[in-house]
Parts: sequence; structure tokens; C-alpha cells
Amino acid sequence: MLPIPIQKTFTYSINEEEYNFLKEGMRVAVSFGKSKIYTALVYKIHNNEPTLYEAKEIHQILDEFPIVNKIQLKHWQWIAEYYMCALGDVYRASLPSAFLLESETIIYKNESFTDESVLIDDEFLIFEALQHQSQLTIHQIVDILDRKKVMPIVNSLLKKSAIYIKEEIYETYKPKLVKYVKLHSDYNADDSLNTLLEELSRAKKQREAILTYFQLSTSKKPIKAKELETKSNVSSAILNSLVDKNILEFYHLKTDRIHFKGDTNSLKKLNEFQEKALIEIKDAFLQKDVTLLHGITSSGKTEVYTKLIQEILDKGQQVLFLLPEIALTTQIITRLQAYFGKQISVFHSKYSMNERVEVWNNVLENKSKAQIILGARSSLFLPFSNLGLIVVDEEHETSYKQFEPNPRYNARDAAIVLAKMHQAKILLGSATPSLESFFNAQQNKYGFVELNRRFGNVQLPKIELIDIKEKHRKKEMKGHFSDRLLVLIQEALDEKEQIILFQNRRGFSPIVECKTCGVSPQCPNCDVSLTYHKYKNELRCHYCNYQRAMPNNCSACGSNTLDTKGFGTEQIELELKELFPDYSIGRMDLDTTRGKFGYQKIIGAFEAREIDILVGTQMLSKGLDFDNVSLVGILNADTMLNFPDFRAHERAYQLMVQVSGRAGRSKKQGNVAIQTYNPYHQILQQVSTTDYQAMFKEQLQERWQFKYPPYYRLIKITLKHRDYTKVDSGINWLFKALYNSFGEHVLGPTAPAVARIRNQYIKNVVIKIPPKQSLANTKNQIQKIKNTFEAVKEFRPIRFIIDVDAY
DNA sequence: AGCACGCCGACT
DNA sequence: GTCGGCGTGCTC
Repeated sequence: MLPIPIQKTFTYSINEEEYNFLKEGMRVAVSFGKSKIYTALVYKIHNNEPTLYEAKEIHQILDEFPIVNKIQLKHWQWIAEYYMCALGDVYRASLPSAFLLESETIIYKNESFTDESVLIDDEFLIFEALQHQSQLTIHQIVDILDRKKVMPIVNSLLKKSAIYIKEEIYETYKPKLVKYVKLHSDYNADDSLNTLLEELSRAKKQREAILTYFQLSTSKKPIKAKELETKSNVSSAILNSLVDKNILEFYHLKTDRIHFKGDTNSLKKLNEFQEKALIEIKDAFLQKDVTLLHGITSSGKTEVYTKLIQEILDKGQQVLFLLPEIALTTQIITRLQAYFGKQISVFHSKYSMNERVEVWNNVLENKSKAQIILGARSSLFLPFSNLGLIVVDEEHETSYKQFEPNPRYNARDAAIVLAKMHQAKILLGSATPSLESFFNAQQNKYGFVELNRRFGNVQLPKIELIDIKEKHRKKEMKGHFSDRLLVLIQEALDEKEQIILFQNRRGFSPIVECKTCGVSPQCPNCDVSLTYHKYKNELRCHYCNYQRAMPNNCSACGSNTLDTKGFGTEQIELELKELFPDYSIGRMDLDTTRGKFGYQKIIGAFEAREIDILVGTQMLSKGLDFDNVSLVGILNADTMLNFPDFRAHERAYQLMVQVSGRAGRSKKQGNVAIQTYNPYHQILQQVSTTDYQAMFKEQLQERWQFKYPPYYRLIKITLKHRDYTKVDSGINWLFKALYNSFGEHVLGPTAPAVARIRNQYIKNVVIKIPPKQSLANTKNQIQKIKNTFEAVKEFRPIRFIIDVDAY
């Protein structure tokens, strides 16, 4: 199996010795194509010698033992089939990139070559470069020559024997080494110490270092170089010179990057409702493999999870705890670590490559520190061998679905399949379950448990809808704030309580528009208006990251009447600063949380009550617990409701209930204020009473009526190309072909709301699959149509993307 | 995916 | 005229 998007696997030959050693799931380096060397995974060892071609030999075996197990291979196979992508795509997505070594062509100078006169311009340039650098990569040569095609020149140099080349593979994983010091072996004798100190009597600092060394060495533990430096207050240069004098020597030891330090607490005692839920879950697991836990916000689901996890650990099995990506940098990790300490490993995309390799190996070896994996969707691919339980927290979260690149899988669904393969149980938890999961629970496909009492019996927040149409009419709005919301904010501030304001749009204002001619600046690469970001005074595209300075004049008519329309988090922040100058205001959105710790910094400041009012986008709704927040304000609920997507209402409900849940998490009942132009919207009514059942019933009715999930399944096909006419003719052809097979169940073709991104035009068709229609057959037919599509030569350069369950 | 081979436009 | 563009085909 190769880590490239090719459907097939490839057959290589091995000798007897290799046959005896090699096992499925080991990595081997193989050459593929003319020159590349890839890290392939042994998928099958067999005896069917191919007849149509001669199998190449493998290059090298890279592992001592398999790093991928049978269950994983089976699971990958399922993902590739279900989500209609190549097995190689799954393979590449699964392994930490450090495991996937790729060859690079390295160019060396041939020392015996002297006759420079045979070299022509570019060849000479490279030869020159090799005088200074002993080796060059193809990439470096591309840079030196500043052109795309360099292989002919390299080949010609090769022919003239000016250079030679090698394909080199780099092992990119490096164990973390810590530098330790010890006394050089010359100084083992007791009496040498005095001599030594005498010798150093004039080098005060060095003497200091040595004395500290002896002090530290009494504890008999290895001494870290860093430790010696700080304790004796000398620089590393001093130690280096002691090493140079053969008094000290350095040595290195491998350490783990990931370790938990801190104490663990015993599990909290559950209250009666949690206890009851726990018993019900265990009961449900007797019958069903999947159970849905519907626990309202702040009901203490985490404690229930921990009890369940503990029981699995006691049985000696592994536990996978899935969380949406963004929630991972927060409190839940700390909380679980407080219970399980060293048994937890965390795995997500902000971890470095090396850290991920270590987690992988720890899981593979079933180490004690990897009994619980806390991770984002990709942790599904870790080499579990005896999984006993999977917990999918915030099961409804859309970030469990990967949209780009392949495999476009939903981690919740893939986790259910994985659990089945391990004969493990799986618990889905949410305060606002997805319609599919709730539906499955209702159909008795899943077990179902409810937890509808808040921890400590705190009441759910009081939710108030504010009609801003009315407020505008009565001139009771200050900027984007209604007088009512301002009163509530002031009240909370007076009580020294904190406030969260939610605005689902970042930037200062979405659109800049010229008042004279109505033209607004567009992104040159995408079909969207640019967003104004005030703090840098620039215009930015949220799709391709294009940015430029805010112009003074309209580019169309030249007048200086550019104005901003709409509003985002940045503008809210600014207005607040004017309205409440004595309080500190923080903002949390994609722009302020860049970098590894950006997110934690803001959360930390808010937890420490350094920030009184926090303005943010939807990242605020995920897994955050603040005990001093008494008010949550949603500035404009309508943008969420008017989204052109069949799940818009469900999502809006989930988002608003989740955000509201941030209010009043301890002791006192919290307040939620929702500003809207349409307070009679059924979803807002359902939010205001936190009536999940009503929302569920109504939405389900609509899904049935309009043939959407959970009744019908959806497969979306997207075509992308920089030439609009190509995409257009391609999609029309595709639609006809699909229509012939599926008739009215094909929707489209449609252009998405943003019809061009990064200079690529985009068109979609959606195939609806009725409940009784075979999924496998449907996919086969789609695959066939895709093959025919790609056989048409005008269509071949078009990117063809299949997204199964595209929601 | 990457890479080589092969056919057409804009430059020394 | 060639250099360099990308369309086409193949990789065990």
C-alpha cells in the first residue's frame, strides 16, 4: 500500500530471508516509478507472482515489528470504501508524517571531474553552487536556477559525469535527547578532587560549576546540563570549556516529550442523577453497542464518563475519548488528567510531528501512559489493540467531519465502526444531539440515556428574546446593542460577574461598500467581498487569506465614500470599549487565537477574571466552563437562521443552546439575551425554552418532507477547475449521467454560495439515496460514472471530489 | 501523487 | 529556430 491516491496496491518481490521476517503492517521502502522511493505499508504477503510485469524488489524493511495492526487495516478499508477514496489516502492520513519517509534526490559533485569547459550556462551555475555546498536537493536547484524544469539539466550534468546523485531517505523522527553531565573518567579517584579545585582556583566560574556538580551528585541521580547551569548560575560556555579541558563530559539520554506532572484526585462522587445515568448507560450497553447520552449543559456528563472509563481501565482495556478539535486545548484535558493523570495521552493537530510519533508508539506498545487517548478525530487511526470503550463528546459537532482532503470521513460514524471491530462499547454524549443520533436512539438502534438536571441543581439560564426591529424603530439601539442588553451587561458588571457576547462573524465588518456607486472591493481570487479588519486597517479574504491595505478611494468611481456594512467581532469589541471604558474587554476569534497558545492565553485571562467581557465567534461554544459568567448575549441570531443549508436550523439551535449553557454554571441562575429581528421564529422559541424535543420533531418532519437525512443519505460531488466553461460542461455531463441512473434523486447542478475560491470555479451535484436503496450499489454506480467522466479527455483536468454524508 | 514523454506558442 | 508551457499516461 502506497501513501498516494491510487486505488490499487502494488506487488513487490521479497527473498526468503525477508519473507521470514516481514509481517503485514510493517513499513518497507520501495522504489516507485522512475526515481521516487516511498514508504509503503505491507498489506498482504502472498505467493501469486504477477505475470504481466516483473515485480520490483523492496528496497529496505523499515520496522522491526508491525506498526499497524489488523484491525486498523480492516478499519481503513472500511473508511476507503464507505467514503469512496483510495486506501492510500487513508494510509497517508493515518500515520504521523514522520513515519512516511519520502526520498529526495540529492546531488553531489563528482570530485574527479575537472573539465569545466564542457558545461553550459545553467549547468555551470549548479556546478559552481556545489563548490560551496557539498550537496544540493532538487528543490534547491529549482531555487538557484529560478525555473520549474530542472531535471534535463541535472541529467545532462550526470551524463557529463560532473555530478552523481543519490536517492536519500530521511528518518524525520528524532527522539528527544536530554544532555547530562558527568565527571570525566580521569577524575574518578578521590584525591583528584582537591587537585582539580586547585587547578581551577583562578577560573572562578568553572570552580563554581564543579562545586555545584559535587553538591548535586550526592543525590546519585544523573545531572542534567541545564540543571547544573541554573543551579551554579553559569552559562553553557563555562560547561563547554570544562568539557574541553576533559574535566567534565556530556552524555545524552532519550526522554519522552509527553509526560504529565501533577497530582491526581480520586474520582468525584456522583450525584443521584449522574449515578442513575451511569447505571442506565451500563444497562443499555448490555443490549446495544452504541448509547446516546443526552445531558443538558452543565449536567456533569464528564463525571459520568470518568466513572465509565475507570471501569474499562480496571478491565485492562484501552479507552478512546474523542473531542472536537477546538475543545482540546481547554479545561476538559485538565479535568480528565486530574483523575487519570499518567494514564492519559493527548493527541491532536497542534501536537508536533515528534510528539505524535511518541503517542503512536505508546499506544502500539499498549504502554500504561496510553491507556486513555484524548484526541481529535484523527486519533481514531491510532494502533489500538484492545479498545474497550470510545466516548464521543459533543457528538453533534460538525468538526468531526473532515471536508478536505480525503478521506472525508465523519469521526463519530467511523468510531462506531471501529468500536464494533474491537467489540467495544461507544458512548455518544451531547446536550444537543445531532438529529441522526437522536433519531437512531428513537428507532432503538442506539441505547438512550438522559441526564436533565444541572449539577448542583443550578437552574438552566433564563433566556430572553429581544426584538431589535422594534428597538430600532423606537430608537433604543446604541450601535449594535439594545438598551435591554446594555442594562443586563451593566447589572452583571456591577455584581462583578463576567459576560460572554457571541457574534458569529469575525473581522470588523463583512463588507465595505462605496456609498456613491455601491461597489464593494472583491477578492481577486475568490467570488467574495473582502472583509474589513480594522486593527491592521486592511481588507482580507476569509477563503484564501488574500489581504491588502484598506483603500481610501473607491476603485470603481474614485470617490472617498467607502463605508462599512454589517458587523463582526472586532466592531463589537470596539463599541464595547466605548460603552464600558472602565472594564476590560477581550476578543476570541480565529484572528486572536492563532499560534499554539493563543487560545489558551485568552481563556486563561478570562478564567483569571482579567477580562470582564469576552466577545467571540462560535469557538466560544465548545467545551468551556467558566463559573463566574452570569450573562451570555447573542448579538444577532438571524445570520445563523438564514443560512442556506438543510441543517441550518438544527445547527442554530445547537449553537445557541450551547452558548447559552455557558451562563450560570455554578450557584446562581444565569441570563441569556438573544437579539433578533424575528423573535417569533420557531427555532428561537425552542431555544428560549430549551425544548429539544420540539425542535427534533419539527426538524424531523421537514427532513422527511424534503427527503433529507436521517431518512435519505446524501452524496455530494464537487467539480473544481480554473476554467469556468470546463466546470460547467463537466457538471452538465455529470448531471445527465447521474440522472440516467438515479432520476429525480439527483439535485443540481448548483454553484455554492462562494462560486470561486483560490481561482477555482466550483459546481456541485447532490445525490439523495432513499432508505431502501442499496448504498453499495449506488456507490458502485457513482464510481462507474466517475470512471467514464475521467475517460473524457476535456474533463480529465477537472478535480472530482466525492463527499459521502456531506454534512 | 510525481515524473517523463510529447506536442504547441513567445522569445533569444 | 528553441525554450518552456502543460496535456497524457504510467507506476508493481
